[in-house]
Amino acid sequence: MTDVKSINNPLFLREEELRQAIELLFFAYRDFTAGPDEILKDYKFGRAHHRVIHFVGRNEGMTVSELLDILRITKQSLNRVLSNLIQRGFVEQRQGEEDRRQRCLYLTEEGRHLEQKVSRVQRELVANAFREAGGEAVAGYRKVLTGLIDETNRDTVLSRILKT
Amino acid sequence: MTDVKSINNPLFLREEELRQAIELLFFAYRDFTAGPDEILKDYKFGRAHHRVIHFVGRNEGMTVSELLDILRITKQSLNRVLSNLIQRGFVEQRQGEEDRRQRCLYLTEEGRHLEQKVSRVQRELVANAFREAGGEAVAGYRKVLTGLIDETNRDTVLSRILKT
DNA sequence: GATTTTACGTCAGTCATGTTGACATATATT
DNA sequence: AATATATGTCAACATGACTGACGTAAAATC
Repeated sequence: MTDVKSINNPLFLREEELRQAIELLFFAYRDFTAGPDEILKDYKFGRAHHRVIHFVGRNEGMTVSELLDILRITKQSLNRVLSNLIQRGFVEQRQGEEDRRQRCLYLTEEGRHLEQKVSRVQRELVANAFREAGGEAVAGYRKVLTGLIDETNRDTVLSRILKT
Repeated sequence: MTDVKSINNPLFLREEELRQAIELLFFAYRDFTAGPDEILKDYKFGRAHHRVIHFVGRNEGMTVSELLDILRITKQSLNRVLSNLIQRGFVEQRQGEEDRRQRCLYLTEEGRHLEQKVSRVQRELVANAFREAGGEAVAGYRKVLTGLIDETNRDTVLSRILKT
């Protein structure tokens, strides 16, 4: 394939490399979400429910506005999903102790069970990819993905991810 | 934060690491798609249109069924988006030469222009992340994301990505 | 040459998830 | 007492997915 582009245009290979990296991310993300989607279908939940369960599970007691800030959707969009999860007993709200306007969010036992079940397939997928790729590659994965996060709130996002 | 989990449970750190890797992918993908979304809004196109323009741009002359196979959506879903793009002059169809049932897809000049414009912001984002992370990290990124692709058709997908 | 299969298009209805805009209620803050 | 904030809710709408049914032209097969 020694065509004119790769001979004459030094930027061509770079552009091609970037395009491949973009598609790789597209396909990886597609398959990365396929497992959870499959499981959640049995519960008649969608990806929006998954996100709520995931983030509430990782941040027990978080408020509605914190969740809105992470998901970057409107409160009306969230509310449909959230009230559904509450009604069906996967998430519960408690009034904030300091600020009683706040509704702090928790997974119920059933919610935690679903979170585990869904999270497991995803963790196994990632664990396999990590194992195959090796430790050095994992460090590179982290570096590059970190660099893809919007610079203006990268620190906020990272602290949210890393906070245990 | 030396709590009981990290002392007693050797799997805890690993699970935590995996959960962080999962969130990292979530946030990176969110910000990775934000740029294109912004531009396409001006054209009243959505992410579905973007995907069509992207893949047709990368595979000029591909058939409808090849596109369906990549996108993993129904032909009815595709058709709304595709016929919209054709009507508005961003994509064109030509009858297949060998098999005249096929409709081969091409970007028009206008389509190519939009593809370039949208692709550029995404390539710049990835290029910055690559530059900051360094070549070794990029190799790791590729390895891990490759491992995330569904094993059963990984080879097919990879050959599609790499075919220049 | 007739039949069947394939590639594609299309109509109709539904669902999930996002949006905007308006308004209500309880609690905190000033 | 007035205002701001956190949340909830109603209504209308857009996008992009889905299923199911049916049509048409061209290729493949019997």
